[in-house]
Amino acid sequence: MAVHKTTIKDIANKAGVSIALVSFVMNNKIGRNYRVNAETAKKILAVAEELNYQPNNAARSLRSGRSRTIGVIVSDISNPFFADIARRIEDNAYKYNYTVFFGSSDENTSKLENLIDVMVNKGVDGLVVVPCHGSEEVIRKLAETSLPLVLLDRTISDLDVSNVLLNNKKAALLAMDCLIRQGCRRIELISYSMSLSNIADREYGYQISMKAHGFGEYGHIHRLRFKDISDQMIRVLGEGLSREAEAFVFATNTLAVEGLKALNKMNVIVPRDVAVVGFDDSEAFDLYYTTLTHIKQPIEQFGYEVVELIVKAINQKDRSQCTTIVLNPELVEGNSSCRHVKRLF
Amino acid sequence: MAVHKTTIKDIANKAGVSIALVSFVMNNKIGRNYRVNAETAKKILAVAEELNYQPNNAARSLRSGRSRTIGVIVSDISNPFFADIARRIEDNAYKYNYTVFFGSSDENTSKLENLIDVMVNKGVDGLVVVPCHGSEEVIRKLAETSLPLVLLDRTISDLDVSNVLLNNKKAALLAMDCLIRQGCRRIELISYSMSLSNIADREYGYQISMKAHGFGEYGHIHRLRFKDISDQMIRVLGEGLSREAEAFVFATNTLAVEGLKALNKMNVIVPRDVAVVGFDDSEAFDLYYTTLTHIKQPIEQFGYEVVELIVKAINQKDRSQCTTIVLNPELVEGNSSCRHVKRLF
DNA sequence: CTGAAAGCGCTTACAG
DNA sequence: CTGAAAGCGCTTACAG
Repeated sequence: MAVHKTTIKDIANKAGVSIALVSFVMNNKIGRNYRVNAETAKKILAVAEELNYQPNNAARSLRSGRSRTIGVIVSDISNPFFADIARRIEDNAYKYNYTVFFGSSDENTSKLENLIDVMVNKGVDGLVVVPCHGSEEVIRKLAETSLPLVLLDRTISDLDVSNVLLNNKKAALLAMDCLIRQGCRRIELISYSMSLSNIADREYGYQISMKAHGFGEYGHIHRLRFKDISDQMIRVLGEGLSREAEAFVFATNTLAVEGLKALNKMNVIVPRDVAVVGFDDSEAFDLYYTTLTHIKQPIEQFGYEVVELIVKAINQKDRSQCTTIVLNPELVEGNSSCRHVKRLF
Repeated sequence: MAVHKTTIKDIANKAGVSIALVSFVMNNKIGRNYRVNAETAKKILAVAEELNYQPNNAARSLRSGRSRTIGVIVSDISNPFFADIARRIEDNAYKYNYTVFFGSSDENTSKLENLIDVMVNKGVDGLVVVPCHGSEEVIRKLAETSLPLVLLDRTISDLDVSNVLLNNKKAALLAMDCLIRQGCRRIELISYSMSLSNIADREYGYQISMKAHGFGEYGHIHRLRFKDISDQMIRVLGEGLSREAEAFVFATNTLAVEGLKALNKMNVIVPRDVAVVGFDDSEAFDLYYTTLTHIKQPIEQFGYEVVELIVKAINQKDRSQCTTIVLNPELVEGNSSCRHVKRLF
């Protein structure tokens, strides 16, 4: 809340040294390898403190060519899964003294492309992107530039780039094991028609599991279009139920919310009439009449690892070194997957 | 996705003019009042386009002393009310070519103070703040600086500053009228113990209404502490019910979510056993067994007006001109306020 | 161990 | 209508 902004010049004058020295000290280049007399450094720091010095980011970034900002483009920042990751990213970035810009592609490739341009324009030092359906080419082009890049939640096949992903196949297997333990065989998967690596891996896990248990003939994957989900949902769930489905697995939290809404409308009681397992949590489930069995992703770790990778990428000259981190899912058992229990209230 | 960043120098060289002219043209200072030959301007724009020129924000901001960024500090960016406003702010700010930094105070004054410092540090041109409990002094000090400031959602009494607020008294009256129309007299308000202007105005509206209708003796305001709401909620709702309360009004969406959760736990059916009206919407209500009657705030307008005010404040020299905008609430009637109806399913 | 100086890309008063 | 030049605050290679 200062009036006149203190500059290194002010500090240099007051401390009786050159601005170069102030700059050195302010950048912590004091340790063994550096020069600067310990006494001088102490004095400079004292003056800086006294004048409440705050470095001018614009000047710093103009001179160094680094902005100490990173861009993060998710598919929808209002989705609790991404909102939670966003807060974690921000926290971890803050530790490294980075500022984060967020954007939402809304699963739209041209929006994604535009956001990338906006971010590059702002001069971000690195970019974290959740690729959307149809964005392969855009991401490939981006990966060819020298801008550090980390993909989050979903990946692009055959592309040499850093990733932080969930073990989605394992996640699907966990969901399936839980239902199969309860005696379900007629298990159907509600998924998206979009081509996304995480969705594909969840579908793969589902199929593997159905086949391994000899339920292949009961298998059904419903692939919904991203827009206007509710009508499609009522239709596909109706189809499933008429086929005597015993359980539905929803591949994302949005699908689960829409699915439970549809079941409500259809007067289908969970888990009495059908068992349900979802992916991720959402505040929306808090008021549902039964607790939702779901796959829990390690949100904090997603946020943490992404920042570690992008900071590493920014600081290394060699852009060809890519790291892929695969995180472990967890099953949270609620009542929605327990067959033959009563309603909670 | 460029390799070499184009600068005005590149453009000047290629177009055969000075960098000053390029700068002028790039800043749209072409109209009547300005100089620059129309032909020259056209040529410069063409070259800029061809070289895919993107201005260097750091240089621009260093030179102009303006960062074209604004800071927005809400109480909790993960609360859907603020998250929605945030997206609107971002959209409107983008039109003015402003970038927005967000932060959450978590209703904590020292966090708020720290965030203000961080934002000032980043060199924001203006600040939008949702004041939290106990932040009067901090906000007052901030208002004394020359930094443009707009308060959002809540205000500070006797402080000359711009505001965008809801007509909270009217909102409370709307909620009350709806319940009273249904024949409710024993209406209780669930509120916070924090001192916040919006909450205070809602309480005021509630009290006015109870007295005006002669229900003063049935009036009860429950003021909960911000932390560990659920236990308090079960206790106060229990008290209300033992007093034969006919309706509960929840002063915020968080209180409504917690309140409905508590009623579920207590096996109290809405609206059969008690009517309910809430403030704001939330995805959490989507899966509730009945639709929630609630006060709807004009979210889009909040986001819009806030940006208009802060941009106006940034562009005017005279910091003493303050504007307060009071927005109108709307009642959305669901089934939760209808006494004697059956459950939806 | 320390200082003088160049220069990052831009804006803008000034001179013509 | 146009250009030369100063300067925003900082970093860093260079000279001492």
